[in-house]
Amino acid sequence: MGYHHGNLRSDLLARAAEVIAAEGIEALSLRGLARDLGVSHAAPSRHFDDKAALLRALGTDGSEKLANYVLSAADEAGDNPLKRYAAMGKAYIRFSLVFPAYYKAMTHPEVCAQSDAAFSASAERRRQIISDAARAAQAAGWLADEALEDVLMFSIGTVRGVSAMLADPMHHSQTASIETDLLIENIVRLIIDPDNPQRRLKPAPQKSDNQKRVSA
Amino acid sequence: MGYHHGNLRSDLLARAAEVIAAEGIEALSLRGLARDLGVSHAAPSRHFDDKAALLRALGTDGSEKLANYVLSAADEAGDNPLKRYAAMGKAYIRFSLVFPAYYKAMTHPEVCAQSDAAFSASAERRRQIISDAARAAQAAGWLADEALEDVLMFSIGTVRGVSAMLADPMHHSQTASIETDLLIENIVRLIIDPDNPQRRLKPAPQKSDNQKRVSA
DNA sequence: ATCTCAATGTAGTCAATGACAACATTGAGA
DNA sequence: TCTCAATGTTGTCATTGACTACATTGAGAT
Repeated sequence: MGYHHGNLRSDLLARAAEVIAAEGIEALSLRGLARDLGVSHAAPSRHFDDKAALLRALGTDGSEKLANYVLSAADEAGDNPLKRYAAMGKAYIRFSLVFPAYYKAMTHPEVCAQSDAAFSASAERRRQIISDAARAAQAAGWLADEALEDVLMFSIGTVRGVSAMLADPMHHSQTASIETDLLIENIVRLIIDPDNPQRRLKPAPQKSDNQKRVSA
Repeated sequence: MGYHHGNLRSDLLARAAEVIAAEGIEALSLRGLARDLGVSHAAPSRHFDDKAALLRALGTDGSEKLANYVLSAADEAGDNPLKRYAAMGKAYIRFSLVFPAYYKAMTHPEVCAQSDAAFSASAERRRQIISDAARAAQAAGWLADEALEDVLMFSIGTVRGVSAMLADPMHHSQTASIETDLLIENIVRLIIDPDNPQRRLKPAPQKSDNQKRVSA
């Protein structure tokens, strides 16, 4: 039986993701992971210089997964730049719910602060993907006169904030996924409405001529 | 000379705010605070049951400060509900920059998760203030057809997300405050534009007739 | 004036943790 | 078969949060 574990590194990351999803990042401990995997308390140090490095690796994985997740959603949405950007926004929020551990690691202050080359590269690619899509949406008429920087801060900020609120039991009752999907749908339409890119609001006090809104 | 410190409780909170602002919540330690204030390592336990309780108290203070800060900004903005809500959004984001420690404590997952009565009450009051203002803005024509729940999630989510990104050196170059003010101004106008509540976007591809946008 | 006692601070201790150093085992390839 | 880099283990230390027992203070009752 193995003195060598085989693939301790990936097992550590996988178990860390479980722990974070279940109990939060605060509850993560290197010794705890080692216990869970049946190795000695110092074994993790062979694969990660310190606790921050493990979290950074997890965050990097998450960053890449998110980029791919968002890009897939855009491609499924077709060619319309407005629909693509809306799909990306929804995917971004959903990712934070489907892969909470990756998302938490990715957005952890310590990870972002002392990021290594791999993490920075991944974050840069992600930003580029979103930035390109936003530019395309602007070219299609959405917030056409706003600076790209502002548009990005607005849309990324919104999805990030909504993700945080959906993850927080204080701000959102953790109920059925179907209601959450509708909420996401409605929120993202307030960022960008592909069916109505030029106007977000009805012209004036005028009764019921618009059925587009999804309601629970 | 005091065996009794006098007002250790408030000094602990004040010093904790300094530490958090300077080095982040992760760097906070009860023993460190005790050292900084020249008391024994167990002294803080006379005022806070545990580390989480201290953070909770700080978060509660922050929650109340934020509510007052936002309310003051609204009152300075006058009677127009749209201007009031925009002013509140800007104040919310600015609060996170002016009082980062209070804001970080207030939004810390652990604080929100196991919140006590005082924190919950403060959070509820804050939500009520924002909710009332959002309803008034809707009555004035802003997102009039949307559900209040969606409107709140959208607007609060956006200011929270933008706050997070402004605090994160990865997403925002920590430059002069004047540029940040312009950024905040532009972002909040994408949430609600008091000068143009019915429409966020220009009607179509049409060149330069709108000078309202602030640019750096 | 003194007594009482609750509030507040101190000293000592323990377990958990991250980090580090020294040593052991394994297996791939020279 | 030898070598050695990769990988795992044991031992240790400082820091920290939490707990217990004890000391000091000062306000108010007597």
